[in-house]
Order: sequence, then structure tokens, then C-alpha cells
Amino acid sequence: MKTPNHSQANILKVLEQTKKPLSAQEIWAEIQKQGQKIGVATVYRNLESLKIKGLIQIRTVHNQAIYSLVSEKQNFATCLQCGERTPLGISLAQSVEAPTLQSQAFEVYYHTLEVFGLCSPCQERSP
Amino acid sequence: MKTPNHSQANILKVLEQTKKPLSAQEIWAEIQKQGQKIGVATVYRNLESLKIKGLIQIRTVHNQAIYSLVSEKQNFATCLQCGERTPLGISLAQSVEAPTLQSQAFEVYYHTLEVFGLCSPCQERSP
DNA sequence: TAATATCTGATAATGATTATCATTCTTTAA
DNA sequence: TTAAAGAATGATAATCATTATCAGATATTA
Repeated sequence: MKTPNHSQANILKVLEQTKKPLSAQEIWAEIQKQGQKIGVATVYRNLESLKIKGLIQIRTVHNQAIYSLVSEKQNFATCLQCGERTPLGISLAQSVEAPTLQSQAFEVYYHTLEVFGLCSPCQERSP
Repeated sequence: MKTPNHSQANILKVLEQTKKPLSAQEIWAEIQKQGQKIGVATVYRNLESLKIKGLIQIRTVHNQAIYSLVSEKQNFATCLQCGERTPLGISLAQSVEAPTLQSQAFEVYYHTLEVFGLCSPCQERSP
């Protein structure tokens, strides 16, 4: 795994500070606001690297990538329309019962348990 | 829930026939290839409707939305790099052990159990 | 130190998605 | 049925997040 560089450290810092998912543009603006000089391309490039390292997570809302730290909390109810994502106060073990969430004014259509990582070919591709 | 129209029926048919996730552009091309006349905008509009109805699922790979029918199989290993998504031969109950997938030449970084649907405000917003 | 490889910033290019708007198809009510 | 109101469609222009390019800066290696 490559050593985290300065740009990546700045990105991680911003995500830690704001404590909420941000778009690439927002991250870019925030780093600049903090006095660091950085280009958009660099932000995108390093977000990609951080993703491949498994340090940040990405989801897409309204055709825009939203980045966040990979945290312990991984159970959410995501609205298909507005994209709002509210944490579920349940553990992974309990979450198999998630569809009972119906009672919480959230209309469940489907749920997904997804494992993210690198497949074998891609592991070789990025040493 | 609105009655499914002709365009939506065509989209669903294509997804059923090809049995694999497709981009909007691919769906558009396929419907046209089958002799139906349809505009891109219509494809996008109806994909959105089908999403809100919970009939199709979306994920984003390389900055492009990929659509698929909401199926029974909801356990996948997704590669962070190439986006390849291979079904896991495990049930939801078993899947809490998914991290043991390590042994399968897939390097697991994190996993997510996500529930998709409509939040309360959005339910009222789209009758 | 010099040579090589990697990273960066500015900016142009790309391309998927969305907005616009005139037209066509549907539904509703008299 | 028929006319008015509403919704859906298609063609195309506009948007805008992301990516490619490339010259210069920085880091690494021998």
C-alpha cells in the first residue's frame, strides 16, 4: 500500500473534521478555505487512491459522488428519492430483521448487504 | 403508485431479457434495436420513476449509473477498483459472516447492509 | 549531483444526465 | 363523442461533475 501523501492527509482531515459525507468539490473548497493550495484534479486523484485503499467510502446521490470515512456504523436507511441516509440504531446481527423498519415511517423496498474490497485481478493490478 | 406505462414496460422487458445490469444508454440502444421508437430523455425519466417505485436498483460504476431489476439475490462482493460485482452464494442470515470471504481471493475492506426505500417526507412528496 | 519516476496544478475536453419546449397522447367532464 | 386540461414524449441544447492532458515541481534512486 502506498504511503499516504500530503494531499491525502488533508482530505482525510477534512472528512474527520466535518464529520459528514462531502462531495469532491466540497472537499476541494474546504481544503482551500483552510489555506492549503490544491487543485481539483489532485483532490479527485487522491480520493480515488483513498478509495482503493479502503479508507473512504463512496456513494452517489443525484449524480454526484459523496465521500465519507469508512466508519463502524454501516447500517443505514437510504431514501431512493432524496438520497437522505439515516443511521439505523441496530447492530449487524440484528439488521437481518431490518425490514421490520416498516413501522418507522420509512417504506422499505429492498435491502442490500454488500461487501467492498478488491477482487483478485485488481489486487495484482494495484500493488 | 402510478400505473406502469409503455416506456416503463419496455425498460423492464429489456432488463429481464438481458438478465444483466445496463446503463441508461445501453437500455436506450436496446429498445431502439427492438424497433421501438423512444428518446433518451424518456428512458432517463422512466428509469427514475421505476427507481422510486422500488422496481429497479441503481449503482454507480465509473461515473455511470447501472440499472438492474430488484432481485432476490442481494449479496455481492463489489470490487472498489473495477466495479465488478460477483454474487455471494450465501443467505442474508449467513452473510453477517461475510468478512470470512477473505479466503476467496477477494480482499474485504468493509461491508454494508443497506435498506432502500422512501423516507416519510418523500412518501408524501410522490403519491 | 544527476537521472528517473511520481505528483501536482491549470485548464481543456468528455460525456452522462437534465432542462427546455413544442407536440402528441390520455384522461376527464359536460 | 367531444373539447379542455393534464401528463408524457422526443429532439436537442445546456449543465456540470469528472477525467485527460501536459508542463512544471517534487521526491526517489543510483
